[in-house]
Amino acid sequence: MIVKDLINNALKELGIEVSSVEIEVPREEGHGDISTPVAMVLASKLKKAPRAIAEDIAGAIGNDPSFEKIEVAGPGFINFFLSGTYLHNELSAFIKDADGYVKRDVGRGEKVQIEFVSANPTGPLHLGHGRGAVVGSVLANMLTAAGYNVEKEFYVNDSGRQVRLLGESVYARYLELCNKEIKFPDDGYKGEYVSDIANNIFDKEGKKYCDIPFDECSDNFIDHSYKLMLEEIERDLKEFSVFFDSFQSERDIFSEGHVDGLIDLLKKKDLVYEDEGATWFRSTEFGDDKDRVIIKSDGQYTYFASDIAYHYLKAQKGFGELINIWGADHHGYVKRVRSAIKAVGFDPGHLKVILVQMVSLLRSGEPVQMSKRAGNFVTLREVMDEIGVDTTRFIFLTRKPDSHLEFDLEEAKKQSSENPVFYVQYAFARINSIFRKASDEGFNVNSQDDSVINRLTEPEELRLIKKILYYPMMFEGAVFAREPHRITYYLQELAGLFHPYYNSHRVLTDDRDLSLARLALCRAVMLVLERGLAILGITSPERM
RNA sequence: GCGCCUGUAGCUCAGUUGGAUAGAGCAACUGCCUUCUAAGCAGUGGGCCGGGGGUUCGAAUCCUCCCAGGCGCACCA
Repeated sequence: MIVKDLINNALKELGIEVSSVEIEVPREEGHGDISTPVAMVLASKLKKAPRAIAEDIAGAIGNDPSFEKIEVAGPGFINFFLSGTYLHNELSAFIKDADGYVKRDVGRGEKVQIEFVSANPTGPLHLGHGRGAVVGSVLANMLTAAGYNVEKEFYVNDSGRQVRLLGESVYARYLELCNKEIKFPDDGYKGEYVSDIANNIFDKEGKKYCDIPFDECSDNFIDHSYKLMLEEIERDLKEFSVFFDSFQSERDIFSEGHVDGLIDLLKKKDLVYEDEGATWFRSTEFGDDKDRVIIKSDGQYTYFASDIAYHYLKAQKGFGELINIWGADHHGYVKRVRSAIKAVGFDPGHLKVILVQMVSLLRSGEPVQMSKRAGNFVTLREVMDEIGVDTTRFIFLTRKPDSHLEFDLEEAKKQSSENPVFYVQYAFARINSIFRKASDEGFNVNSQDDSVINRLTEPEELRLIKKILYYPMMFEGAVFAREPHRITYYLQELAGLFHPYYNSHRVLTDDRDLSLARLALCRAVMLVLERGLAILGITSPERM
């Protein structure tokens, strides 16, 4: 950044050494466009008044055509005010090559894997899954745009007790169709979808299994059931604009020998012991609170066993970073997995776990109870159908993952005409509307001619230009922090500058050059909105 | 009891990784459509940033101790 270089040069000239110069964008417009508190940081070291130091630095910087003025203010801030010439030049550069201007190749092709959703294929997705799905998909979009090589993976728990329980539940419903008296499994899945699957099997295969005990046809029921669920999950996710590169099967982790391989490795490292018939992993040696069972006394592997085998497999694939997006109710798991990664010789720093906090679902202020087992829960599908994909995604993206989220179905619907997502989309639609009119009046809307840009002199226009030019910096910060919600807020702020501008100044006027300049500005706003919304996985409607 | 997350306007939430006088949306109130889309704009009111102590030029932000809420602490997933 230019400002940093200017300050560093000035400091060098003055013979002052400093480790790093901080730069910020002040909240207050009167405090300039860019500001640095460096003089205050230096004050105690130099035993000199901060304002005096600031004056020296400002003096050493001297005049630069990029700035209208550079002033010392407050307790010792140095504030930089960008010049109109600078803003016009930058806007021209942006319009000529928006993608190039926005491009920040911070990833440099580094391989990153994001594992998210990974819902058990034992029932439809609920709203909590939806939140993780949105955070994961947007994070993937962001990192891809920032030059990372991203793989999106869904881990399928197609092995073990839960899918078996689903199979048993379906089997029980199937026997009902055979008109048999049955005892429904104690912890069985009670949702209506279980009966749907049973119906599906009955339609296809008839009474074939009516007299066959579960143990003799369990594979059939289990496989059929979870595969149908997985299909439904994938279908819902696609409609929710969430796409995966790979679905890693837990069964394959077993059948390809990764679990046994991992346990052998741990044994070789003497990190495994037997106690009371079970096999334990010494996770406490790597920071866990207690040792963990990997093979139960009945010979069954725990989920933890396949989970750490899965993470070991991921670690071997050469990703620079492994991102896991988990529901906050799994936070107790983080230490465990991290200790396992450390145990097999990988840097646990490469594993980043983003915990997405709980979603409390409300309807008109009343809590909606959700229990998958009992079968009464609001599915992501229902919410998508009732509220809409764009709105649902946007609501998830207006909170940081750390925040608990209250999702009120009636509120989300009621606000549907004044929802924040529409505020942003409306700005896009309005600009397109202007363009339609402009085309009718003979303007070349996609003109690359920047000779009239300097006609943009209104305060609202300069504010908009600054906001547009700030996009790359904002985006880089969001990528660095891995925080999708920053983009959401930025877009709202950008729209929040555009609407007042639209209201106080006409784009298409009798002054042809001025109109062209304003059209160029509108186009720049549109290009930013389009890119931002695309990253959020939200549509950019040309009409509303 | 231990661990993680949260506590900011009446409600839902931001707050650029420690900066200047703490923001937005919703709700309330007052205005603005003969003009490129009023899903918009202009304006008003609203705060012990949960509380105490500490760190320093400077704290909503960092440390510590309390208080409150949520979620976890299995040979469950």
